[in-house]
Amino acid sequence: MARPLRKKQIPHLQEAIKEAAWKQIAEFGAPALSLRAIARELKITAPAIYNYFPDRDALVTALIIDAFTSFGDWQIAARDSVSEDDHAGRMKAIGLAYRNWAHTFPQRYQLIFGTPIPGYEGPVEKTLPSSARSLSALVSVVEGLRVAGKLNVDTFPKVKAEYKLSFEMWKTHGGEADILSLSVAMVIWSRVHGIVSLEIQGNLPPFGAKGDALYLYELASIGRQFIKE
Amino acid sequence: MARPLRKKQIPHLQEAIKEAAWKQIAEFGAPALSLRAIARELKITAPAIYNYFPDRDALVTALIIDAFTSFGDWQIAARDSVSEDDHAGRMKAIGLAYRNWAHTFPQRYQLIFGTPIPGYEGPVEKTLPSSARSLSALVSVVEGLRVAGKLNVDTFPKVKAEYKLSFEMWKTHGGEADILSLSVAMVIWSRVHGIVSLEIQGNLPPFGAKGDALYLYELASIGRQFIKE
DNA sequence: AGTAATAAGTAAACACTGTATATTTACAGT
DNA sequence: ACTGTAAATATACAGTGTTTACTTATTACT
Repeated sequence: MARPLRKKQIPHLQEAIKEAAWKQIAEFGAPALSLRAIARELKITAPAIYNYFPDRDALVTALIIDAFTSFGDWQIAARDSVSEDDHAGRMKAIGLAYRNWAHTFPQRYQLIFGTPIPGYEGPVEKTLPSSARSLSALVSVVEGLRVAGKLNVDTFPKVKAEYKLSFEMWKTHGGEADILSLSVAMVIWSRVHGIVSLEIQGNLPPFGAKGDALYLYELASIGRQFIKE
Repeated sequence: MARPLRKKQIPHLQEAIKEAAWKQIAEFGAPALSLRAIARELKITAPAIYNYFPDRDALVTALIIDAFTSFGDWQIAARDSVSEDDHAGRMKAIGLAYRNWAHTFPQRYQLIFGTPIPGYEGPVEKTLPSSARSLSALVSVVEGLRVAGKLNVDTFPKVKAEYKLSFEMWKTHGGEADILSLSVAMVIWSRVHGIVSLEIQGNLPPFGAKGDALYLYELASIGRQFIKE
């Protein structure tokens, strides 16, 4: 039996493979992801997967892109739930959505920002569009602050010209924004990522800290530091 | 030949195994760590390693403890290179040492704060002493600020009583400190970790940001926010 | 309608991995 | 000299990603 009847086949096998992969990642964690285990669950043989993904890394890349897209959706939706002129409100909404997504899908967060897949080296050129979009909500709000003259960057370091190249790359995927706004967004991003990643990885609890209050405090700190008035 | 002559044996095999492991981690990354590859390099067979470590996870745990210890040494040395009354200077010195260590040993940083080993679940009770010590330098400086009345915590959230239990655990390994100091240290830690981890993981470059200037800016931000005067 | 081409699966095998078990043997203590 | 233990090897098992060869359902073309 080399090929089953059309009727017995799984309709959208490519999607079914990714779904099974997410299911396994949610249950056993990203490092335990196994093509053979996916095949077992779908009742096919492992090499059949190679008809849809050239290798395991390609599957992981597809998962990462999907995760970034979902991550971006949440933040963009959060931003758009607050009126455009309320910059501080939009900023806070994005911050809350950021942590919310990470806590809802901790394994996806680790998959994106950790490197929990043995031997996997992410091809940046493939993931950049979706990862840039996942940050575009924050960047757009910072840029909005800058245009409105409400961005406090008195002591912010000058951005050097040497990075303009990758900045151009950003523009095509993340939207128009001044390079200053982009850099400020990076710093803000690093702050929320700092807390969230320590939380997700379980590094905070043993030291008696809990994320909730500290995270709100950090969001407030960001507002005080970067928003004028 | 079941057991080679004493003279032909490797003297401190336990240490040699760890060294070979670090060498491989530095070269191929933590996820590629393989007992058989270590054995090949030491010209022994893989099961021989089981005489020194009950399983691969135990080896990884030993590596993590060593890394934490080295990490802590750097920060404590940096702190003690500045006079005790110069709180801001000590804080900055620790911050620079933190990033310095991470950039000198990026794979060790990932090993500690990521989860790049497939299937590895770190036993917190074993790694806590060394990980607590690696943060003790920062905590001691924050505590010094508090005692000197120079810690700015006007808007800092109240620490809830429910975490006092793990706080007690901290004390025995990380040194005496007020729970407020510990929480402030956590926030500071999350900020430096945010930038450093994004740098190490290679998530900043594609967006045109470089760590140097941003990191110094963040250290300055921390000083402005938490140190009075 | 008949036939060739392609697509989508299976089967078997290869080179890895961590680990368990049994066996061998060097060495220390009595 | 004998015994017991410690430290290694040899072998084997189950798991992994991946490659190759093969089979056959479906599609396209004449």
